[in-house]
Amino acid sequence: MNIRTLCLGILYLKEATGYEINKLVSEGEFSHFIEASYGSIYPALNKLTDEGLLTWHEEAHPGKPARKVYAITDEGRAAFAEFIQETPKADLFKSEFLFTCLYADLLPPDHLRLIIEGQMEHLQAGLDHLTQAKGLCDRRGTQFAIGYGIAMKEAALKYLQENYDQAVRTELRGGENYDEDCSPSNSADASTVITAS
Amino acid sequence: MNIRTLCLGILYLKEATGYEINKLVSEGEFSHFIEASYGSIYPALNKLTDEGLLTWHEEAHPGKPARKVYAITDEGRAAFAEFIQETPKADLFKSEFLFTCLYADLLPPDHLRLIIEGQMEHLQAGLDHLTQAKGLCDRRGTQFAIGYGIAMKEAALKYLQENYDQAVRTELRGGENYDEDCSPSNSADASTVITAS
DNA sequence: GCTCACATGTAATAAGTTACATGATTTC
DNA sequence: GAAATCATGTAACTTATTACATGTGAGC
Repeated sequence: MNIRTLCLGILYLKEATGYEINKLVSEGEFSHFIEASYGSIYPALNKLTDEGLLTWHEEAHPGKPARKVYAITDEGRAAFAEFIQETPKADLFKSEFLFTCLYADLLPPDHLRLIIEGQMEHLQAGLDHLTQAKGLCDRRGTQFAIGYGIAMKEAALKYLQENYDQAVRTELRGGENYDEDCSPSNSADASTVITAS
Repeated sequence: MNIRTLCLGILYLKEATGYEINKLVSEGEFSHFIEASYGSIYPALNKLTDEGLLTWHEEAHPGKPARKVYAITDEGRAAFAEFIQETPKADLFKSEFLFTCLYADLLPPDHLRLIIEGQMEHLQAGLDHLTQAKGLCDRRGTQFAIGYGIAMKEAALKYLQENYDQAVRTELRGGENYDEDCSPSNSADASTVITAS
């Protein structure tokens, strides 16, 4: 999915400026499964306007920069409705954190600890953020998507909490005592049921 | 993280051909948190070789194409060890599935059902795959990373299972009372709160 | 006879990121 | 006085994807 479609979709929900769209996708309720930056948003908005899928009007607030508030047109709605019928592409997940964990045995123990703790903090911050967003939002689709994100992050955090000790000790690392039982998440661990939300 | 570092990391673990690296990242044990394709892997391998971080030797199997088996050099190991000390960048997650779910109210009910079922199948396939890979692998770092992936996918699948009915009925969609012009921008529609889980 | 798996590689293209340029107001 | 927030936009650059080019052997 390209940034054009993304902008169209957001503007399907509400009017917004490029600046606001950037906020939504980089910090807001969409940030956990979407990526975009100014350099792609502004050109996309211009292009969509040229194609007649968007319109905008200027809002002047004295003493502040003029805002170009974009709104979707009927053509825009039609184009988006068509796109959304397509089968969604597979999810994409990239994690430098996990990649780094593969090589935990090359890391000074303290460094590994810091990395894992950093990841846990990221996850917790994301969770707080999503939980808050969920309380504020009223659309069911959005709540569903946020709930999904919360479930995933909770599971990841829980995994790290449960495996923190093993990971930070020599367990994860090669360790002098390369001893048996390395299963970090023992297969059928009493997989404590996660109640999402 | 770029493809060069990725190749270096994989070759840190074992020798491989470009073809094999592609398999590892697109189907193998790394596939759940890494992305790469031929078009980036082969050039990366060549460049790394030019820089002295890799070597290769040809393996000829009669009747089959010659294989260029790459191995990491000492310089390569050093370069990689240095990279791995850096603080990993934040995880990236992109989901067209979740994006589509935001607009569930634009979708024919059957289509929404298919999409959710498709996602569940993807998750289940990924889980089977990871579970199998975990059984085969012996490195703790790898097991840790796989365990993390399993935890996330399990949570996502569970979330969908628990919310499937609500989602596929009119619950997720606007509902019968919301059917006409579906003005998405009206702020305060009667928002029935979905209790995720 | 066809398609799939093995195997390497290139080139055109698409796409988006980073950094820059500009500028006012508010908060520390 | 400095930094952050609001606000829009461009251009150079990096990066990777897609499609193509080539060829064999095995299985259906």
